[in-house]
Amino acid sequence: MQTPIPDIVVSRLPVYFQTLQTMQAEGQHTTSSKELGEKLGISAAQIRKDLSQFGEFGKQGTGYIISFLIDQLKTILNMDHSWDVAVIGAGNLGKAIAHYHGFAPQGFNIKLVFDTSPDLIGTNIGDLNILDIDELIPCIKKAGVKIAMLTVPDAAAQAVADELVKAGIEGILNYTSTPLNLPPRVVHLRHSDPVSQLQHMTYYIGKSK
Amino acid sequence: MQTPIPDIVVSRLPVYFQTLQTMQAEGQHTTSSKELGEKLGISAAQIRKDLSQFGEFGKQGTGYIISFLIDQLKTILNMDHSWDVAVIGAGNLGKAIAHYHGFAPQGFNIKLVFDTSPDLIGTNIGDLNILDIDELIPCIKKAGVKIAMLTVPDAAAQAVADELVKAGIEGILNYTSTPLNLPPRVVHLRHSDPVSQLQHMTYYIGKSK
DNA sequence: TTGTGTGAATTCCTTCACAGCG
DNA sequence: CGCTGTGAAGGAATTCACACAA
Repeated sequence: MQTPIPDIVVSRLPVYFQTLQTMQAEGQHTTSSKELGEKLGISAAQIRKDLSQFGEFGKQGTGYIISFLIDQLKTILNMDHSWDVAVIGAGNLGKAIAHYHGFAPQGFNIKLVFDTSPDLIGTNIGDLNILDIDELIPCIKKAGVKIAMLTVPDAAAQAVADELVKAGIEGILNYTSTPLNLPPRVVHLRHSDPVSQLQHMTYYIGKSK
Repeated sequence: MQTPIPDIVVSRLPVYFQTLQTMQAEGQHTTSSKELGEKLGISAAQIRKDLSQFGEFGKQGTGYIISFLIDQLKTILNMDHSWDVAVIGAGNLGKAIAHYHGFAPQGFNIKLVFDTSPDLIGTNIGDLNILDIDELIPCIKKAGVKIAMLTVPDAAAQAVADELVKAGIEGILNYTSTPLNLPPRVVHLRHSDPVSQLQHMTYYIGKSK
């Protein structure tokens, strides 16, 4: 860890990790950089380079033992324990996230849900009680939650994000279309606005017409 | 368009586009690469380089006229007309997307929603009728929809994606964690799995502890 | 043999720095 | 002046190609 690992390498690890888990679930025991690469549309050399940043996980002539590589990636990604997550905004998207059953098996537990609307506060989503966003800071501090998913209306995004920082949140997955301005050493941000992603595609789709 | 524009440049355009729209909504008329860059945490030179790939949109000494630049980006991103979108999978996430009111104002109209479940087929989400996924190909062909958002369970993702290709879909926004294997010249793919994005963050959050 | 890990080569991306225009 | 657009420089990321281990 002398030279920090490039972020672009880190961004590929979850993809490797999930693909390996699928392979394992299908009963496979070993794989190679070539096979993984073909599945993912990535060159074999790149996969080897990426993994070699963290250690020597493969065996020459054989490839990688899937269960071992999964364990290594689990440690690298800090997924060897589960994480509590707060959902901020119980609109359509926030509700969907809170209901979604795909997080828990992957080690992410939705622990807190917040909203501003008096109609929603106090009501339940599954077994989660929707909390008043005014209580955001004490609730998050008390629960020790480090990760938030932000699904509030655009206009509120920056203000709520500032609150999250004060509450000690360390990672924000931003589903709004507002680019957040936050202290970069304190919070890790990821922007995941669906409209941007659709527009990225329409650029290419229009071209091919 | 002699040399194709790098994808990494294209990926930044929607962010510029949306930020400019926000500035415009706030009554601002001009901006500079410096100001935009500071808002987005991107260097001014990069913004100028990116935009210069498509033409000369600025005025020396003045900067950019926001309304003009928005129009240019609208054309570049093919957002000068609206797009119809199909949502495949009416589970929690699919329902949320279908209900979400942020797409239409940005030119994306949810036109079709599909699911497999007999309990859902025929019921309504807002004014949209949930269709049988067995009817996917004819319905999409008939409606001429080019973009799909994929929110089916992981296990079904590849098979449904293959159907989408047969139906003539040209862009898939993939919310499953399955990396899709599709003919690259035919379909434009974007992977947006929330679990991967959370794992990308946990890498860094763990480190700083 | 097969397939890893890795220096070297290459390609790609970003930043620099400045000419030139309004 | 102030700020764009852009060659040139510098830095990163990817691919190549091969030594070497199982």
